[in-house]
Amino acid sequence: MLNQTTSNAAEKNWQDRNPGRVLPAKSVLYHQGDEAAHFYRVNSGIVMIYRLLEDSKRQITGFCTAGDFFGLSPDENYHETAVTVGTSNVAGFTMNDVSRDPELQRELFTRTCDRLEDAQNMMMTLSKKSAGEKVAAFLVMLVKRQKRRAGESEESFDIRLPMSRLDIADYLGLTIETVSRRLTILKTEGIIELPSRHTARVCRLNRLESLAGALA
Amino acid sequence: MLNQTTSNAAEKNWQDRNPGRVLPAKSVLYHQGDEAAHFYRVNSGIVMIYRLLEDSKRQITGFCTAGDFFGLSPDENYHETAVTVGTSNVAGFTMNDVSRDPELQRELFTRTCDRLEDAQNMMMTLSKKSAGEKVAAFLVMLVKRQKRRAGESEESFDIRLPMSRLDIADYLGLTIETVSRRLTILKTEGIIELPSRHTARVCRLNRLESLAGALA
DNA sequence: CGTGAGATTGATGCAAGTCAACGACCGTGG
DNA sequence: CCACGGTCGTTGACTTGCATCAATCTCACG
Repeated sequence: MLNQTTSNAAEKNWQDRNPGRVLPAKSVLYHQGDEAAHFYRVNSGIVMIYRLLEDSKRQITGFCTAGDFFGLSPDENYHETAVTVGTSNVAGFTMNDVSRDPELQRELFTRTCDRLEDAQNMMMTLSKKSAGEKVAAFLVMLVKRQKRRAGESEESFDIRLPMSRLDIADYLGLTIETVSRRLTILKTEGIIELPSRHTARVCRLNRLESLAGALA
Repeated sequence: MLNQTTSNAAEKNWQDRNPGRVLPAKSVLYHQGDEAAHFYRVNSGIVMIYRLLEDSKRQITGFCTAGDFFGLSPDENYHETAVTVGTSNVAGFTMNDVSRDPELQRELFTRTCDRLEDAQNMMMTLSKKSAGEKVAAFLVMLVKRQKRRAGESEESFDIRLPMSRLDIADYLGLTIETVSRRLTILKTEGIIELPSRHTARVCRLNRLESLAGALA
């Protein structure tokens, strides 16, 4: 329905027109409540988007990776906070840039639709999946994302977990304890290994996928 | 950031250009998996959007009311099902219509951003709120939506609940029993009355709002 | 090497799900 | 018009998965 331009030429193109700037880990792009002046695109790295409730409960609404846009606001202020997880390259835009650039406009719209799609899938995950399914699905997502860049086709994958356990918990709607427990269960069953705090090795991807639960 | 055209003139305009067609309750606009040929706008009534998992768990991702767009797909097929809840007027569009009509294009984009916003708020609700908070928040949402049309300023409001208890449950990520129990608790505490299955009278709106839990 | 934040592991409690029975309403047909 | 059947909703008893509370562990950094 929305024919995306996925050619390499187009991808190069958007980066060239706005090379962005490099930010160290944990840089805040904007805070919830700030005046919404720009929106952004991730050129490389990961940016974490979250919302805080008054009682300081936090929901991470997404981890944005290369190509994802974030920071659009329906009104004058941001409704969320954006922070880099690792070192990242991020380009800023204004709505003026968009009106000048039909290509950017198309890209922005399709990406926004994709994010809506993701958000709605996440609604399913958050409300219908068990803790075990959530953690498995999270790991599968990371494999899928990181496979793109590496492009290998083995049966086991080393994936990076640049975010803390608390971040994972706040993304999946769980507690750190539950995330930890589910990870050790997966380790015990030989489905993954945990060489270090921020690395996981998926040994049985298909087992993991089946544990991730039913799909749409 | 996205300056919406909320003038009455503009609203009249979009309806005139595509008057849509009237559908009875429970009409299916499209099924999950169907080829995605059109997208739609609600002119009047309510359209319910949901996703089904293979194991038949269902998540209602939204109740669309006048002005809302739905049925955009990131690829060739719909990822969700759309059904009218009550009698509704719905207009169909294609991406060609969009490229021909800059006004529609703008409207579609801002509405899509709004829906993304809603979806992300819903993620918070689904994962961080208790059953009581969810039900209260749901009722408050209905009051807000239905107040727009009526425009009165009393302290108690009759609201219609055109959807079934199961629909409410699948929207909030609860069971019918829990929804029912929370409603009777609210009734017992004199915050609402339930004159009929599909009507609720909110007596203490501010009490209800405080029960709906913390906001962003 | 310490030291402290982050991660794991264990013991216990509770909110919501599940299972089951009953009640109320609505449309249909006698 | 009312009696009936079936769907939808309510209420109650019980179960359970995850949160909570509380140690302990570990490893990244000075």
